[in-house]
Amino acid sequence: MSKSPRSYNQFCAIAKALDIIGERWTLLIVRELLSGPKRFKDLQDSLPGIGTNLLSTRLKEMKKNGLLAKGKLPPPAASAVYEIAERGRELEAVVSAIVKWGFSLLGTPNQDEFFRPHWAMQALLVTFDSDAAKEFSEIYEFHISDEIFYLRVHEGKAEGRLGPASHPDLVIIASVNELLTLGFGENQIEYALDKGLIKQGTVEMLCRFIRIFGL
Amino acid sequence: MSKSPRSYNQFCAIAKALDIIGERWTLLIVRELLSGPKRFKDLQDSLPGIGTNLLSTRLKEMKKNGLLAKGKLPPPAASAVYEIAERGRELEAVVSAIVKWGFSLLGTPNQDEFFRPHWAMQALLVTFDSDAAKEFSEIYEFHISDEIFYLRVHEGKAEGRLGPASHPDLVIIASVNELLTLGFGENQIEYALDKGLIKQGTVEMLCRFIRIFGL
DNA sequence: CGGAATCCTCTTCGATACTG
DNA sequence: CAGTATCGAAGAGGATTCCG
Repeated sequence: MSKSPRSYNQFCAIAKALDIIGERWTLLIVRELLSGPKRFKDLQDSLPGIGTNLLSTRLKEMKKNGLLAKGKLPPPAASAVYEIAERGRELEAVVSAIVKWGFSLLGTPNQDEFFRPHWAMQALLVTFDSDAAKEFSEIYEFHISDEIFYLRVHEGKAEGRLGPASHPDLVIIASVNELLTLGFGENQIEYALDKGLIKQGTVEMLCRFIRIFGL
Repeated sequence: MSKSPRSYNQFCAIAKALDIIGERWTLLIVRELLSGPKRFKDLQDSLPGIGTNLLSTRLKEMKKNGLLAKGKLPPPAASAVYEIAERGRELEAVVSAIVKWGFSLLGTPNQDEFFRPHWAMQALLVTFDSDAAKEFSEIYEFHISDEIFYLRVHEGKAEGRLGPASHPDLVIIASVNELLTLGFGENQIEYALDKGLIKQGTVEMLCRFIRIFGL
């Protein structure tokens, strides 16, 4: 049968939690699934170095622990996917706290570091400034390399989704490097205009976006 | 030289954070240090199964990463201790989120599970109900087996410390099993009176304590 | 093609013994 | 008490193969 995973064996909430989410790769898989269902291959591509056997093992453990479920995508491309489950989504607060703590460690991107555009989406959701967004209701869509996602701000709350929005107010098309410059560089507005990154929407919207998401 | 620790090598806040706090035992060491400075031996006793070499290694890594510092206890018992540092204390939010998530996994204590009374203190700080405590200012002290700690409620906030309080309002003396019954059992008040656990203070205070900390 | 199983190498873990 | 040294066991990582 399945070999029993290692446990701290402590009657303590943190230890019990870490028995489940503390193993290598597990929280990164949660991170991936929080932004939507993914196929095995998608996960592998976002988790360089994991190896098929280990990913397979982790997915099984996580399913057993109620963090995710196997599902099917709607008819067009009816492939098997892994999607976050109830108990997995409840980890959003944990992931968010970790992102906040880890943000200062980011520094500047190193050439040998992997990066996927949708990770920026999750970071933005964490740096989101609710007060600055109170009076706005807008949808910001991004096309970064081959990934598309959007952020919707409404009633002081923000949510992010992979894929295109129905009626985006602002559409930014950029490369990964341009995105990073936009996020960490100086004179972001000038840079965006200079490179022609705004494909739809106004400069005001971009200014607002930058302010709302604390860049 | 020191071999470089394993890294996910991703330009992503979660991955960067997990490079530092994701290794086995690290967050449990943080948990221990969040309740006060500890000696090597103290840590070992609260982390059964860690092995001296691994604990030593972890402490070095954590010091290098700014999570803790080596200090000396004040004159009486001037022994070397490890204490939480700035960046380590900032992990309080992370630990708190994990505790909240892991709470439902606790179930009932199993005989083969380890338990240390001061873990209860941290759990109580997380289940603390600020609204229920708004109008009270009290100090609750606990003597559980050989451990003493207290919780101070003031202006809708709660803080916990190891050791005795200066002027506790309520003092509970109990065994580990009695503490767990108090935490997870029924008819807690009757039980406390029956066993004579209240060494100082009133029944009203115990009721309040139970309500404030959501038991 | 997605994904599970196998095999091999390397690193990390855990337990005990040992030293300052 | 505070670590270091050592060694067998378990886990991780990479490549390859097998199966639907």
